[in-house]
Amino acid sequence: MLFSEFAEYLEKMEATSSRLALIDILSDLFKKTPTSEIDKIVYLTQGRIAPFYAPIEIGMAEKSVASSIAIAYGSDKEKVIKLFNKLGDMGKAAEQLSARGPAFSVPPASARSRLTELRAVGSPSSSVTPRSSISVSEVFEVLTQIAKTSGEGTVEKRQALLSGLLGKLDPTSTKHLVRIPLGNTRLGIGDPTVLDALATAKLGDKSKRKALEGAYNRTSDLGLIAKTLWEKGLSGVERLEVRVGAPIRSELCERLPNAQKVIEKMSFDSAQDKVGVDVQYKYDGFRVQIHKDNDTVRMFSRNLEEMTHMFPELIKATLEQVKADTVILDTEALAYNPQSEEFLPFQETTKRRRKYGIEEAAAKLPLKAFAFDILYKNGRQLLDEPLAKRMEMLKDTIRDDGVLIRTKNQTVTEAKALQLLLDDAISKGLEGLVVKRLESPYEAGGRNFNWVKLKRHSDGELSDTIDCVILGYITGRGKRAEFGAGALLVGVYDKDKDEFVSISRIGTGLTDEEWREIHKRADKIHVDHKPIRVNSTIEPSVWIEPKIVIEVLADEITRSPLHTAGKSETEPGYALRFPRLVKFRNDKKAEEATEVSEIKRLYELQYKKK
DNA sequence: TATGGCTGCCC
DNA sequence: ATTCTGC
DNA sequence: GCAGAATGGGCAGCCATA
Repeated sequence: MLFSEFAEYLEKMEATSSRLALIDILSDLFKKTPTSEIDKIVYLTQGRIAPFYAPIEIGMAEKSVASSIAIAYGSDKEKVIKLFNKLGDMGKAAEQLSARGPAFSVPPASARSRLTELRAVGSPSSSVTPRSSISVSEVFEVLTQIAKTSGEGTVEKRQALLSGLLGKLDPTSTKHLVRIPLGNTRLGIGDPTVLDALATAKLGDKSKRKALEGAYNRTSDLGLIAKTLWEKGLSGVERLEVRVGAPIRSELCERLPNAQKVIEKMSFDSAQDKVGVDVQYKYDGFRVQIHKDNDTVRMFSRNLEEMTHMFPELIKATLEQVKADTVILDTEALAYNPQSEEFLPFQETTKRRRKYGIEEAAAKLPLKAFAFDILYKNGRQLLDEPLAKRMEMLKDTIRDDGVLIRTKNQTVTEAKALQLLLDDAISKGLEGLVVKRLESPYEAGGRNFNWVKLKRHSDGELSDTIDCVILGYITGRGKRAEFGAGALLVGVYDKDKDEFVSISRIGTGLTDEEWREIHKRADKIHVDHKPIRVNSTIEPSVWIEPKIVIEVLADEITRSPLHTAGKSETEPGYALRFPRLVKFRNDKKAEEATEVSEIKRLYELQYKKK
């Protein structure tokens, strides 16, 4: 298929918001797609060239794509970025420049030298390729080349490869091509829609989506599902099984604000009889899916990236403590202090996610891994077993005497008891609780009310909100482009220095209407340069006078290498983890915002056990 | 050799 | 991660 | 309620450049 034809389908989808209509368009595209290209088309519609878990990354984002566009159309990077900021979409920027740019016929020399290389890779014909006659497979091949490039000269080579492609495509195609390296197709299409469309294209309607979805959850590779469906039909897809050593999509949690809501929502079975729910502590580390195949152990992150080499102690613990030949465990790993036995904050744990210096890091930041589910044991997949059964099997599978620890769980029926457990978790300095339906299977890839997290700050009843002053705004992308603002730079008040210091950007918590309003209000007090009383190393798109106060909720205060709140020559600043706006404080003056001293106090307080 | 820009991926 | 919105 | 698209802080790694 020609890339330009592919782009026409994407163009139609971009203009469509109804999911049913999107499924129709996408399935029409799939119907036209031959077996040789179906997996590629599936990856490309998702702004990828490989499944999530493959260690293949295009390695180009905003800045280098902007450079490529500049090279292709004889502009410069700054101009492209400026246009991008105005339009909120790099694809649209490319489309505009390509439509009026001078450069289709004569790409700059730097790009031209690469074009011959591309042709050698992409197509056997050596004749001049007319504009827009490039196939999807050729584009895919070049993107793969870009991903494979490494070592000295990488940046230039990648930009040359991409600009080479851009120079050979029509404006609509460039718009959609450019969005692929950015991993953001903005089409309103996610995994579920692709599954519906695959089912519709090949099996007549979407009634068989569940079967495809199950196979996707077991294999985590949407391209593989499509290719198998095209080659071997539905029965081939159904034969795709869980493999030890290949990651399974993680089940995720929904959220509810308090214990009462959790009980109301979860403690009834399918016959509406009152039943207990399973409750576990929620640890603030990262998800590790552990696969043991006899002597071989592999590990994967929540997003299925390979993490095996990062945690030698988990490999050792798995081999020592797991009483089964083959097994897949779902765990949460976090660093702790062996002297005090206390768990360390996420900022410390995350230093274990590394490629080099593994042994040193392991010595400094030893891990514990809490196993909370078992998905496979001795040749049998357990996804369809109810949680209660899996928890029992987990008990029989792990020797609980080392780095690997079975997560303690208990059954609760009343909101009061659940609240007590939440208080208990908080007093231990943990993140909160995870509540699960005992009869639920492991719904890989699903985020639904079978698993619910109950966090410390969910209900906002704790007065951990902070009053911040808006220092400026950052222009938005996608639909936020039209609102004028997509994020806010906010700060707190440093009374000693009488200045406002940055503590976070805020990108959520406002309705569309509020974004429009705040943009209007901000523009009325915009200034050309950073105000004298503002101290920030982060530059927003537009500075404003520090006057508007907002109430901000966050889960945690962290030490920040970037923000200036509390920062000195020797000390890092403070920042907010998971910041969101809760309301406007039009009753407050800027100087009445939270003070840095108060931020410091809250920071110290949060690690003290209550 | 040190630093900083950029990117990808954790939460 | 959190939050909002169209369907 | 699902699905998707906006957006957050901050870490390590790669590459370019001073």
